[in-house]
Amino acid sequence: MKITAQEEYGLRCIMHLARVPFGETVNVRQIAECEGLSTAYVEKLLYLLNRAGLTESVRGAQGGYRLAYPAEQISLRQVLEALGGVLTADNLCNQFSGDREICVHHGGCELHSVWSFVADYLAVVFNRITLKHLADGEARPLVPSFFSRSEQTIPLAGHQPVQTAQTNSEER
Amino acid sequence: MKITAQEEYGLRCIMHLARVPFGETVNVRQIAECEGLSTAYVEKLLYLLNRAGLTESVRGAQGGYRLAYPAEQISLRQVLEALGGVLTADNLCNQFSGDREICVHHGGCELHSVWSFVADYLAVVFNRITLKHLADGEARPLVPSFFSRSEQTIPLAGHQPVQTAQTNSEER
DNA sequence: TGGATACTTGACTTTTTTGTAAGGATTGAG
DNA sequence: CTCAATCCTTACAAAAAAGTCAAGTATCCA
Repeated sequence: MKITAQEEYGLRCIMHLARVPFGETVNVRQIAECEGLSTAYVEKLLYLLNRAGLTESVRGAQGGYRLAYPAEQISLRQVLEALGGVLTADNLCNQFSGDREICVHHGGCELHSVWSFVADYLAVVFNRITLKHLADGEARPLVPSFFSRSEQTIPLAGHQPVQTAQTNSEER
Repeated sequence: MKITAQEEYGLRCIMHLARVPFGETVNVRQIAECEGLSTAYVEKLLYLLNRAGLTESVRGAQGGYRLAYPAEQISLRQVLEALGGVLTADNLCNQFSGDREICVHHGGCELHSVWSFVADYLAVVFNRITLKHLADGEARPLVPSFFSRSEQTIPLAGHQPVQTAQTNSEER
């Protein structure tokens, strides 16, 4: 389980935009310099973000890129999605099917439920974290508070008297 | 953010071992056949698991592989670690440092706290899930129960009582 | 003892991901 | 109008990961 370079660097680029006043543009060269990346690479990353509609570009002299929406309206999930796709459990059994057409565990895959669990959790978390949270550093102090309560809420350890009649989709 | 092929397939291989009575061996060919993988690949994956001490091998005729410990004593985390390393936030800023020696955000990286958050959570979850849970399918019904309670426990949302209302940033 | 079975390991090939290059298109300034 | 600044897009090269191969070594059992 890993974070790809494209996700990490792309996120840094859009964070760079999130840190300037909304509406102001920043050009590729500035971002590349500040983030320690090549201009060619930054261009490519911004191309991906732009294509996803998260940023806008202004061409010509004095041009550059800026966020398409205020930072508090862009979620981490949208950014990661634009940069290479989010982990979704449904695709895993298709993606990793060995040399068969479909997953050998089709219909009774033990792993699917675990990846669902993980992927759904991440989707919720990433949906709620916005670029503004990140820019303001608000994520940091929240980590410990999560852990102090998590001991009672992480499911697998304890019981399972649960009804499954819930839908857990969370869209913006 | 993605799960690597090695993790997915390696996990399936060790799950195969977890499903037979403890102490019994299964040979590579059987696993490869059931899981739809090449024997060469299964050999490599089991080599990794073996090296990490999670499995034992028995050579010679009627030999094969078996778990080194009962399935309830082997965590998902141990398996993933053996198969390619778990996401740890501390290494991310080193791994992705651009063309500089160290991360350009050294000392004030907004992303670090998020990846810490994610990585720490996953570590806890993966530590608690054992191969026995997986083999018994216990993970499945627990997913909804997580979501029913998670709404109160996911930190980033509830922590800020909408203080962004006053900032009337001009619309573009 | 010797052949059959099966694990062991490093090198090799293929595929995917990263990152670079290059030329094109659009805009604004003078 | 012209030109330079800047974005846009595709193609390609380099690096890393995935997966295969093959030549081992160890063990069992007749």
